[in-house]
Amino acid sequence: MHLGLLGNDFFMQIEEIITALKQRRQTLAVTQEHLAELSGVALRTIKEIERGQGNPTFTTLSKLADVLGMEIKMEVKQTIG
Amino acid sequence: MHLGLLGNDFFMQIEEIITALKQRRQTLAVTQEHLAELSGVALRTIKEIERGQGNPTFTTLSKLADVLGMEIKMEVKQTIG
DNA sequence: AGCCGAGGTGCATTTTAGCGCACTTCTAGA
DNA sequence: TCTAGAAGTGCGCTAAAATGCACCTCGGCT
Repeated sequence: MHLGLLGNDFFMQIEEIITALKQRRQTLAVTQEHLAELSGVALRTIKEIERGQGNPTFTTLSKLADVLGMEIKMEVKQTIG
Repeated sequence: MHLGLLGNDFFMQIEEIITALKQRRQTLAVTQEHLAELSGVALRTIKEIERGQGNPTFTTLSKLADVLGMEIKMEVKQTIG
């Protein structure tokens, strides 16, 4: 994957999502292995995503979000300030 | 914790995102072709996503969101409206 | 009727996400 | 220190995402 042509937005967005995901998992005290069982997403895939080595599909993110009680949104950016 | 296999959540979420994407594109009066040029995402891919025939990766969604002035969020679901 | 722009779709190819397996590293506790 | 649980990683396969090309449909316009 060549991300060189992408701006910083992508990295910020994926990083924010990964961080939110990991934090939420740790808040719930769920291991990667348990999350894999609950979500149906392979342990290997979860490891890759949390390492930032992945480019997850929407379904994968959705499965994880579902189990963690999270939701994925796509909305017009608020340019406050 | 919210268990259960994939309920309607996934379909609702992907549909909401697709709808938001299409509406935003149309609000900005951008054609699929123009969006493809601006975002670097292939026209074919955009067509598939908007048709609901796809399972886009995060990078693809991010590229589109970027051009359309949108952002992708993943946050803890608010159970109390 | 014909034209044109926007979007939809079948087919084929390339790239890569998802995955399993096995191994290593790290960290916390006895 | 040892050890078990949790997380990281190399290798390799399969299914699917992303892509290009060509063609079709639909609706508005002259």
